[in-house]
Amino acid sequence: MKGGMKKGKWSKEEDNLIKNHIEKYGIGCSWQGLSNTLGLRRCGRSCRSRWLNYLRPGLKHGSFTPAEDRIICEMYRQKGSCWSVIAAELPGRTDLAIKNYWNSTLKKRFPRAAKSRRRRRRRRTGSTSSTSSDATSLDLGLEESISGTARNLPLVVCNEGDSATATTARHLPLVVYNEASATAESSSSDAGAVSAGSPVQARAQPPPLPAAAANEEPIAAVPVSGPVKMEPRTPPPPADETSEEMDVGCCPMSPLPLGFMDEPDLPCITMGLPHVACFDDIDSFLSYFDH
DNA sequence: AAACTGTTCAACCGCATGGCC
DNA sequence: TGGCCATGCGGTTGAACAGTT
Repeated sequence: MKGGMKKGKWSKEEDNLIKNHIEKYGIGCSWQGLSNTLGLRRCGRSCRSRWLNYLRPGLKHGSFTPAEDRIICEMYRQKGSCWSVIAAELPGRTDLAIKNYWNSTLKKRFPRAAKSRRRRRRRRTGSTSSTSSDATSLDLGLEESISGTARNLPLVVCNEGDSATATTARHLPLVVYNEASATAESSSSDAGAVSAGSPVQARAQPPPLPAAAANEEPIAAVPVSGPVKMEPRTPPPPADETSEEMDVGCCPMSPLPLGFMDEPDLPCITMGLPHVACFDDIDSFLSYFDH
């Protein structure tokens, strides 16, 4: 224990002390000051971490949904391991939770993405030339490859009942329906453009669902207009260690990469979303909407 | 039932940054 | 301008738990 500071797991009593104090008085001058005030004998950053990642109201502690998987993968592809940026797109999720989820689960599904991204990983070395510029330049390429159609399509995540949670993720054409609510709501990346609970925008109809899917995870779908390419699904190319692209295939009828559709524990998704045309990477998936 | 292995997640650590003096 | 301090962020670690043999 350094300098008499306590370390290790937090007790319920400590949690309650912090929670009650912040709810009543706020954080105050500093986290260290808060720790001293409460007599916690914890370092300030430890208190901050505990509050931000566990005690803060509005946090979601449950497992990640396929829609969230999709957002994380796409954001990781765009931004790399900027977990705080990714977390900003997933209300209720912390950067820590997302980072853990990626490292423990998603990274294994997309080893190529993890490898290529790791090579890009910016390291804050003090050199301005290395700060996020590498990722940004790559991101610009992606930005420009996405025309307005796909870029501005909304992302909606509808939870059970009518307490739909509308969240946003720029560039992500995604609508998630939930049979229980029997509604689809829309939002855009522009703050406040459409608030949760606003009248439904009939942008798309949910695909027909098998009865068994009704009580399962939210179903995902993407509205598609215009001609639909009817192509047999081609297997992804062999893993290329030098590729900068994520090893994710996509289908325009689903916001989920094909890797997810192959997931054996997501039968409702694979059953509800037929493969109409398939793509081996997200770029071609997104550019599909340009035509 | 016990030992072993794999997975998950919370906490910690180091580094960078920004504000203040 | 430079030093100090608090905070933010991403990487790593290790304990707890779950699954397997």
